[in-house]
Amino acid sequence: MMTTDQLAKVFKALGHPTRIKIVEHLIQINTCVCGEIVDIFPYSQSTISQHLKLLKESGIVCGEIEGPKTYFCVDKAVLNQIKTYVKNL
Amino acid sequence: MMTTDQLAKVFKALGHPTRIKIVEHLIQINTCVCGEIVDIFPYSQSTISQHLKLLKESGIVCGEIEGPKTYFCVDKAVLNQIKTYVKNL
DNA sequence: TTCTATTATCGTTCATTGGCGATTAACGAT
DNA sequence: ATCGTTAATCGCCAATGAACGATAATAGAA
Repeated sequence: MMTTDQLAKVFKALGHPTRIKIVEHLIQINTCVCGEIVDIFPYSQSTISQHLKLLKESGIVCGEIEGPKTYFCVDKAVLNQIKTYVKNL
Repeated sequence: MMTTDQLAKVFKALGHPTRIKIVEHLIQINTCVCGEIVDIFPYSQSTISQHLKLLKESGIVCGEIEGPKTYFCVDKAVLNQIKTYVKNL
């Protein structure tokens, strides 16, 4: 079970259109690097990096550093916990 | 279908522990007035009223004014849309 | 009409967010 | 050892959020 604080953090992270779209994109393509997301959205690299940091801190997204790149993906376990919580509301 | 902006608004509204608990409470007891929520939480009346306003503006909660009181309840239609969206993520 | 109960709003304060450009850090390739 | 590439971080600014006390608004009761 997630605590209310953890839940709130994830919802807060999803509380921005760009971050929702990032998460949707990550789910679709499974994994991708920051630069690819920068290419898709009309925001600067620093802004996207900031959004990704927030998503990571909430737990819904995880990133693996490989060389100069970082591969981001959605944490399925956390996503499933969110799904379960929302379903039972 | 909800737009990404609408979704983000609801998630943002749920992005605070107190507001999550308010929504959970509203779901449990179906409907209640502001004062009852003020009694439950360790925050002032104005703060709770502000949280309720935000929840209302997001669409997840609706309030019906009856005399001096306002009866708040969760908008089932919106809740179901959120459930559907999250399920399909 | 005046009092009381209830909720909404105003104004304030401090902290956080969202965006940017510039810089730094890390690593692979040359 | 230097040069690109990639991502993270810093500093800045304007805007928003969260909390409060105080005040206003509304409607029912006396």
